[in-house]
Amino acid sequence: MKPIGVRPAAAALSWCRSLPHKHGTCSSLLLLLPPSVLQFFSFGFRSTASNPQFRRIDFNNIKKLEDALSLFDEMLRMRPLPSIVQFTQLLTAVTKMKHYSASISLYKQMGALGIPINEYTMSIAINCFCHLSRVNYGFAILGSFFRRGVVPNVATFGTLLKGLVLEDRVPEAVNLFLKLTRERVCEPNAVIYGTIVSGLCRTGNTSRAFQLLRLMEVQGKCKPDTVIYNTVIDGLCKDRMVDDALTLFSEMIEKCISPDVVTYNSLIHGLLNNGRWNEVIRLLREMGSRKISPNVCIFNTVVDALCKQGMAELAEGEVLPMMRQRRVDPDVVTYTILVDGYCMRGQMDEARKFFDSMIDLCLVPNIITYNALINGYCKSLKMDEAMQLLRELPCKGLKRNVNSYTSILQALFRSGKCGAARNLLDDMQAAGVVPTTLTYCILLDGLCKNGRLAEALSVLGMLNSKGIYLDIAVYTAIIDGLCKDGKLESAWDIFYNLSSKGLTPNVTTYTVMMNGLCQEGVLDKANQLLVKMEENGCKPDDVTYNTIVKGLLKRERYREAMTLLEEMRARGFSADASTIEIVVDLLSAKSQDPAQLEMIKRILPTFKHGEKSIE
DNA sequence: GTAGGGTTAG
Repeated sequence: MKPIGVRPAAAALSWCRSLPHKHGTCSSLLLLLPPSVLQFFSFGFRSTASNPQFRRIDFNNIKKLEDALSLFDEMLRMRPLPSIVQFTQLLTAVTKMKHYSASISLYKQMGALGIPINEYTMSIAINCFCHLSRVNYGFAILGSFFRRGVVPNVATFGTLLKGLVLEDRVPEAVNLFLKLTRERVCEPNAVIYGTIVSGLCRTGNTSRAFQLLRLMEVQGKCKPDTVIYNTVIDGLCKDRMVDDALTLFSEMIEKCISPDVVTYNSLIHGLLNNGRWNEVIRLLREMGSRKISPNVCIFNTVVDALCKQGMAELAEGEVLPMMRQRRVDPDVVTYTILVDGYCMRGQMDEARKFFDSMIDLCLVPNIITYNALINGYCKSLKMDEAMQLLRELPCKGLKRNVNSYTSILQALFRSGKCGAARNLLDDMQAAGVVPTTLTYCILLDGLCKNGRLAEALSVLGMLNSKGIYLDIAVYTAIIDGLCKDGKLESAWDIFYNLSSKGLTPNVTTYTVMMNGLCQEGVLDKANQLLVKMEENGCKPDDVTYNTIVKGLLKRERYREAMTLLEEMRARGFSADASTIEIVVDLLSAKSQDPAQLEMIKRILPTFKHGEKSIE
């Protein structure tokens, strides 16, 4: 795609960014002028009378790009030229076929030929740039509105806002939205509000989205509709605030805004994430009484929840027949979830069976389906099968993505094949696939765990020098690697300086650091860290407790170990197998001091029932 | 007459 003028883009963007809040500027005033006045400034385009010949053309019948292009050429040869409306219909047809670049090229030709482009045509061009993730070029077209004296309207701005959101530029979208309202450039409608609300939810600002919903209610000009409620309810569910979502749900019903299948799906999804099956059943019944039929999304949500709880067979045996009975066809997503569900349980034959059966059902596996299967083979360390699938992807017209590579990378490191892993990483980068922080985490952790600490540190240095963002998991892997290599001081140094990197240690980081301290017998420091992590708002988990208890037991500090075991128990954690093993070993040791033996025996009741093998 | 269309599942 050839870039079009960058200057108009910059001008339009700066208009959007830099308007003073209190007073309008010339350009904002320009927007408020009536079209008749603006026409005065516009270029003198040739007037084109509508051509009756083209009234007969059904633009919806255009099926291929070539049809549209030859029709365009034919239209250009007509005298008089067909009307702008007919040209716009043609552009719509091309755009609906998702040939965005072609649509833009036609738009440019129209401009060059002096066809009087209007706000409809220009909005189509903006929309095409947005779909190509080039919203800045969309703003360039906004600039040409001004030059041509065409007045952008709510549809134009709606398209631009959507384009910003698509490029994750939500703060800019919000600013533009605020300016439009403040300067009264256009009256936002439900779509504009919907775009902003969804952008806010998608970027973790659900509370702001909620506020906007409230504002819509208070202002009363554009009342929130089902879609707006759905968006906020879904955002709350994704933030694990299901009860708030349920409250908002009751509220919409009270206000006579009908929930639909999307509302129910978000709520069901949120409830299932918390294992609240009873409430899900209640909602499903309620849907029935409202005559809302569950669609394939709802079923997929249920299938996914079952699979995540290791019940792929139940999903296959119960839910699939139920779907067929209700004439809801399982789709690629359904099958992908089931493939993944069997993969997670290591049932690769079942997973493969499902994958292969998709062809018979005319379902085409996509990259997510392939990645699920690749990941399954990797988890089972069936590397030949995984590599075979990776090779197969381009033949199926699918593009390998970072997930395809990362699964295999992790499995290669787990199998100790560091060389092959590094080669794969090179292949991946050569293919232009950008690593994520997870990729780097797997790389550094893999190197550390395979005794290549020096290499890991050198890669870390290289990544840092390139300014690549690395998350806490990467540093946790490095701290662990250093500790296990006996470099406790270096590990502590990194741990201590995490906050200077803007990173906050999580429960794993603390546990890894404590484990290092315990190994070196620096138990008091480990104990202090246990207190400190809670002060910092990070709750220890069962691994943390087991780590310290084991450290204490190994250094014969039974009394402290016992205190901690009791604390664990009070918090609902239990000793793990390796901790129990240490206690068993201590009990069976021959040369045991009777007083110590007594102490160890007193530890026993702190274990829960069912943790046998102690007797 | 012609444009944008916001929400759910892997």
